[in-house]
Amino acid sequence: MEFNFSEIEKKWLAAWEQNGTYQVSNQSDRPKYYVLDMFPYPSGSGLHVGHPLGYIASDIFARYKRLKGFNVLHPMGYDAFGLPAEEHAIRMGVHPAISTKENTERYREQLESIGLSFDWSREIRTSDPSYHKWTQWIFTLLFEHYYDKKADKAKPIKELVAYFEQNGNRDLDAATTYEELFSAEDWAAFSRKEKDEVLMHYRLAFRSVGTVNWCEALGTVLANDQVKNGLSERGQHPVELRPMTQWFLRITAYADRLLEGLKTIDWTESLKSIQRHWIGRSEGALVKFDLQGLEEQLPVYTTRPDTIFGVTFMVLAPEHELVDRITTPEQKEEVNQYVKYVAGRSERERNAEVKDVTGSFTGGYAIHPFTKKPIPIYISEYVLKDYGTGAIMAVPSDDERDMAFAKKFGIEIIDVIDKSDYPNATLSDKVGKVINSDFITGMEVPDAIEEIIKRVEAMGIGRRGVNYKMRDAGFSRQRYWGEPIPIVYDADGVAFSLPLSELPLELPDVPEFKPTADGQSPLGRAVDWVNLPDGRKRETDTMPGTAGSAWYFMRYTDPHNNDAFAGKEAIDYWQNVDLYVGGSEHAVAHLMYSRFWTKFLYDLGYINFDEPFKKLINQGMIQGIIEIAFLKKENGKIRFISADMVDNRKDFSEFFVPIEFVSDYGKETSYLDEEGLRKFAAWNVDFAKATFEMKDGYFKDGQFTPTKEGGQCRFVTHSEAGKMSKSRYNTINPDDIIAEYGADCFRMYEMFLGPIEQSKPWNTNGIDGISKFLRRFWALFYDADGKWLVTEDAPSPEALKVLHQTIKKVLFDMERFSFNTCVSGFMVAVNELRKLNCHSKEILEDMVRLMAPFAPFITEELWTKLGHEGSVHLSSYPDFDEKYLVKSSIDYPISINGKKRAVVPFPADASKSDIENAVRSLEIVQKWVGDKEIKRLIVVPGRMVNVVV
RNA sequence: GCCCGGAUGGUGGAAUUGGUAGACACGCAGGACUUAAAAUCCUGUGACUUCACGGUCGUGCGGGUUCAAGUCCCGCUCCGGGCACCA
Repeated sequence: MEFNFSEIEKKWLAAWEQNGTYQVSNQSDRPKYYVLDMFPYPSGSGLHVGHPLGYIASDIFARYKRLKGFNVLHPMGYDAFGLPAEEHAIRMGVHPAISTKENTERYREQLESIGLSFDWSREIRTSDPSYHKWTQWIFTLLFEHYYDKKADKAKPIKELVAYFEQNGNRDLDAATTYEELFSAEDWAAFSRKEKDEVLMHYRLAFRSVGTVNWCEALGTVLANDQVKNGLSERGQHPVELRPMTQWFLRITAYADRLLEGLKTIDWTESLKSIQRHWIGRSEGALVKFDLQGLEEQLPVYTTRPDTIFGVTFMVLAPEHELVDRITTPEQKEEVNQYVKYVAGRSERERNAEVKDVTGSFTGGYAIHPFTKKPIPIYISEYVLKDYGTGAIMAVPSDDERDMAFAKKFGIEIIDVIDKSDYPNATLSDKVGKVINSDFITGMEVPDAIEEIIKRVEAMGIGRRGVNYKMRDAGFSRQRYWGEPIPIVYDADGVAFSLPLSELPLELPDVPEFKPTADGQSPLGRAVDWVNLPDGRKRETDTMPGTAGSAWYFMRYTDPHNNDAFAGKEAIDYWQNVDLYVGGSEHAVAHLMYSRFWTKFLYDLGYINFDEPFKKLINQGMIQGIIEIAFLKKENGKIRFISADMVDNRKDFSEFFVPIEFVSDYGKETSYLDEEGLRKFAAWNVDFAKATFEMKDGYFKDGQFTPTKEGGQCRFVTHSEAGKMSKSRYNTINPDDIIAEYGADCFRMYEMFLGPIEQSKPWNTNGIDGISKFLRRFWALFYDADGKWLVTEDAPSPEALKVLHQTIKKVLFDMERFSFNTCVSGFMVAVNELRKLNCHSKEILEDMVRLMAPFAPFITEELWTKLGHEGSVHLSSYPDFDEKYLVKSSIDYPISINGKKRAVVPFPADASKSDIENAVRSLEIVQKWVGDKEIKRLIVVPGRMVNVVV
């Protein structure tokens, strides 16, 4: 009987669904194991072959754990809110809910066809009101809590208000941006609006002014990566930075815990280091400088208080609120111009300018706290408003940027650190001996840092300070297709969160999905929805994509619960994710927010774990091959030139060729034949009249004309590895591969491509090998005429050895997520069993169970044929027995001076001295030793022998 | 510039963590079956050298440690990813 995969796959997909084979219960005696994939955004183009790589790996592991006796939660869902659906809506007028639904259904079909063992009864969509109800609920909790640094956890705002009523904000240690002190009486005297403003500085979800990339022409706010050189990527319109009141999440309150938590989780070192850098914790001091002629002081943050005697100027961020007051009338003009110049530059540009420092003198002076000398104050774009205090004490001798600035503006440079004892130290290393620095001269840098901090604390002008690069997270989007922020404002503009009873707050229907003229989100168009009957108004911003994905893994534990984000029992049972698989492009955004929300919900006692993902594997990207055709436009005519005739590609324009037209796709020699050229020319109207020049002739108007006798029509295309995407016309659809080779083959092939974390270009060069392997495996059970070959005979010792070796290898490889080597292990086993002519049921049954996680369809079919009632996927995983692995003799490689010269078998129990003596008398050894003498003879039992001459 | 990864046959990749480099697969070559082809099966396949037995070289480059290095150490080159006036 032939191995007919399409029939088998269809049959078992239906059976698994009907039997609920992969449904998992929240009640079990088995230990739990939670395997999760980063859920996809369901785009209109469906899955390509790159997506399933991680899904297949995690599915194999989930199936493996299930067979190993765990109760495995392995769900899937969709990150269904997002920009592409909204842009599609703006262009095509289709409601995002409709296109999203269509796309998710297509994804579901594709995912099922791969044979992934998801419990589809737990499927979620972040855009479903039943789901986003709880996203909104968590937002209201963030709004109703502040961060108590003493208790090191989130606490209710109510408690904060009670504290204010008693004590004002004296002796309060909370995460806040509020600077002033107030008493209980002050608090009582504050208006409702003033109280609201004060509390906003404490809430974990709060409103504040942030700058956004505003594009007037598009009438919308753009993300950083949609802006290039100050112009919108789409349409090339000018983009300006505009201050806008926005919602933020106070993630910085959790900075330390997010940093510390990294120590407890099993992620790749690179991922952890990305997060560490993102958090960017630094230790230093806050020092306040007096200002000449002003009451106020200027606070600066520095990691190098020891260099304070080297300060020769100060620099403020151009947006710093003190700039206006410091600037003298004479400098006003220049400063205003500079501020204006900086405002016109995007954050990217400001950061990209490294060589050429710019700035402007304000005319104002600060007073050095120790020397009492006046220090000129400048503004410059290299100081960022949002980092530290937005102002620095500049030490040109010990900081490259300060140095460049001082040189440009002719400012004095005082050497304060002598690094001659540390020849390898760089400028930024905190080592050296302090010089030219009054009372700290002669100290080592670390001691000097301590001494200055002690002094400024004693003088009451400073304190030790910790600073983070990480900023509070902008949480507002002026978009339609996201969770509405569940906030209403009363007539005074005081914000209130909606109670749970009023959630979910669903998206209103809007006449148009574009933003309003004044920059409000499209929700602003739903006038009746925004304006409540009692005069209150709704917030019109929506949440970003990271909101729904920050907690989705919890929802899978109890996806249909309408009374809680997840039932207490369910979430306590499943807890956090044991294995999380996804791309490293989510290193900061998604993974950081998820960790933050988890810690917050932990603080509130809703969950009993404070990290979402215990182990995380980054799957590599599967790249596509981009096929490029070179062309020239002359007098409005298009000439395509075959790539093998192109010397310098810079002389030509380039065009992506849809890969389905290309022969020998992915190879250097890839080309368009006559048929391909016809299709390509017909595909784009501009090309219908084009000429295609190649070595043997030319192609025009659907006709090939050879210029050489017997010339072949081969228009060579240039092949290049790159991202797989719709716009490059190079996506490869898993459906086609599955139709041709079957899902088992597709699964195994993706694994066989190499280690899971590695990126690699997609090609089907080796897929035949897997296909052959599966047919050979099948052939152990059925011969070509469909005769059942499996016997009840006792297996031979050789066959047992092959089986148990394979089990051992596969178990070992599974535990280290080395799926590619598992596949070669199976191949070796099948090759061996074939040679041994083994058809023993005992052996084959174990092989079926062993391979079940990789090839779920063929194994299920054979399992039934072997006479089993239940599913192989609910059976158990085989284990190996060392007794079958004992070798009677071991082949020892014999090396002479480290070079292998022979392989000699010795009994497995041969003693070291037995082997030594035997080796000495070996002919080959004699030959190599010759008339020299053996200096040393090393025998590593069970491994090898090395003779040193 | 800084911080992480990586580099092994024609190709994808293996190597039990210092112990037979190149498993497995693709590709290629030769052969069997066939009227022929496909499919299938068998054999060979790192390079150089040799009629052959064999020998020499060989894991990006240059050093080192060791009886023994793809694996450890030092110094580079190239490729991929992340961060980048962060005070």
